[in-house]
Amino acid sequence: MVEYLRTAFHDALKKLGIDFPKEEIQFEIPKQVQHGDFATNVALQLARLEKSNPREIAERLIEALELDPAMVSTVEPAGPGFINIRMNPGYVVSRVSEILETGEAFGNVDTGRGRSANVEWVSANPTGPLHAGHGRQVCLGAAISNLLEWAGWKVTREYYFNNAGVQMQNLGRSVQIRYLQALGEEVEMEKGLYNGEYIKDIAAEIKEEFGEAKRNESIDFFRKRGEEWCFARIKKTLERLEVHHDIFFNEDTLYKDGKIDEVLSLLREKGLVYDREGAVWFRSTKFGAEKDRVFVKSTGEPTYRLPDVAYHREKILRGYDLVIDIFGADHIATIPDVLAAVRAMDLPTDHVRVVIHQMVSFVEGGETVKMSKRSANVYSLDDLIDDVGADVVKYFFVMRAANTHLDFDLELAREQSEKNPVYYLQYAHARIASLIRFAESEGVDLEAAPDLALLTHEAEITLARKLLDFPGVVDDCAESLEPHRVCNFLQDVATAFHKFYQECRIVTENQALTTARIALCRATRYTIANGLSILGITAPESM
RNA sequence: GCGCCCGUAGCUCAGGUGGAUAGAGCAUCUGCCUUCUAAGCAGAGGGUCGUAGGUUCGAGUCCUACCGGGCGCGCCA
Repeated sequence: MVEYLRTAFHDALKKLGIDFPKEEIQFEIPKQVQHGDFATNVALQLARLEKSNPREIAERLIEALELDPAMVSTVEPAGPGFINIRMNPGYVVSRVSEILETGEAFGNVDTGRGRSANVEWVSANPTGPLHAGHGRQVCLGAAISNLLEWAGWKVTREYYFNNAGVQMQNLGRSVQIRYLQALGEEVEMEKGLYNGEYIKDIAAEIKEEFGEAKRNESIDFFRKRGEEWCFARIKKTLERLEVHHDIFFNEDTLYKDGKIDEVLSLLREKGLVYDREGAVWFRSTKFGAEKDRVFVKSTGEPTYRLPDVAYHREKILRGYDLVIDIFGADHIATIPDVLAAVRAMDLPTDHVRVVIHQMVSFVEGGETVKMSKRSANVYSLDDLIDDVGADVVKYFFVMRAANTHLDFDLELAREQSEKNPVYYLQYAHARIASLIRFAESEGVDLEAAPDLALLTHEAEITLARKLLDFPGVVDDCAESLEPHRVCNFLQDVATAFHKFYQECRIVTENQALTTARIALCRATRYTIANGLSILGITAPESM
């Protein structure tokens, strides 16, 4: 649609002897309905370049335009020099047939052109269950992956499994202590170790299985058991949210395959690492950082940054066209170092995009419940799912822009009523499903070809117009990696539908009109269901 | 102290690459169910878009400085 207008405007400009890049002709959907379906500010932009009156340019431009009157009804200058374009309502409504034809694929766009994308997210340490705050990352990444797929990318979903390093040793030691305590030994839990109740569960399982046989077992055994337990638990939680990864990349393979050493020697060749005080340092200051960073501790163990570099190198070497990292704001500081190191190894990073999301606060009764990772009793993601349900979890975590702090209102989320925005969408879907069932029971032939031209009511046209925006919304959201805009769009669709339902009786004696309105309902249903599927939310047949 | 993010209605937040009279949900108040799902619809009140400058035809949006909040600034991840 916009493309059609853009071409027409470009041709008109050429006729006036004005050379203006086609791609820079902007069309927006005006906030005010009186301003039409589309508006462009080319005349205002040109006023600057041509040094003349924008209003006058607009008028000359309109004169030169050649548009199909079946599609466009009016084009008029407005305000300081906008050009408002109104589509022919009959044309808008006729395009509903495209939605019915594409059905479950409506909303797909092909900007990705089958190129490959890798999305890495969650990547929580396997040192415990996912806590409620992880939910944002989990749901955001899933929605972004889905969006990219809808936009024509071939997506690989990946989880970087941090199963090496000090924290894993701590986990092992924690389990060991709990196990020994369970055997009646006088051992104190040490500072800085994992205190959660789940550690006792792991220890209890070991005791159950081996009795006292592991009394003198090394930490390594307990570490392994702990890792397996945590991994299984994390996967189970992800499963409950229907979040799937194609690749679980184990950090320890970077060691086994010598990738860590490879990176070190590559950097050493370039003189980008040096030894000091028994540690190996990376010259991050060469890349604008305020201080150099330790890559290998004096104990000989790498810090987390080095495997991060090696891991990113691996991902980039795999040759994806787009590499996306999703991180919490608390990890923001490491990104420039990692990318700088990767670039230093002569690898491109232009196609790496990092989505940073801010932290989450859970609010209950006006009080903020702060989550802390290593305290004894954490509110886990499983608890949250039990508490409010998977659909609500997914919606609430994605409905706000990632870049802003999120207040997760537990009371509102728990509310199974009209107050909860999730139900507003689901209710619209269920209402349509019910309507279609009713129409069938009244003997309406759903297969009959609708005469969409019968849809002339303002509420019908507004709804149709809104539905047709969907592919553009998918495209924009995928480009900006901002799934919350899908939520906003779906709210608008539901509002337009409820309004239509309120104003227009759908199943009536008038068969032709009934068929046309049912067609519009079906188009709405596809749009809502498809949008919800991007968010991973179920579209109920009844409520 | 330095870096990144945020500051929009009582509360939580939307506001494509600057555009026309700043929006939604919740909360408060008022109407609408003998008729396809009232988990809905219609309407009312509520704002100096943190503050002060700047850029320009035009700023919630861009720049600068302050103020307020969050997160980082480990040989933790």
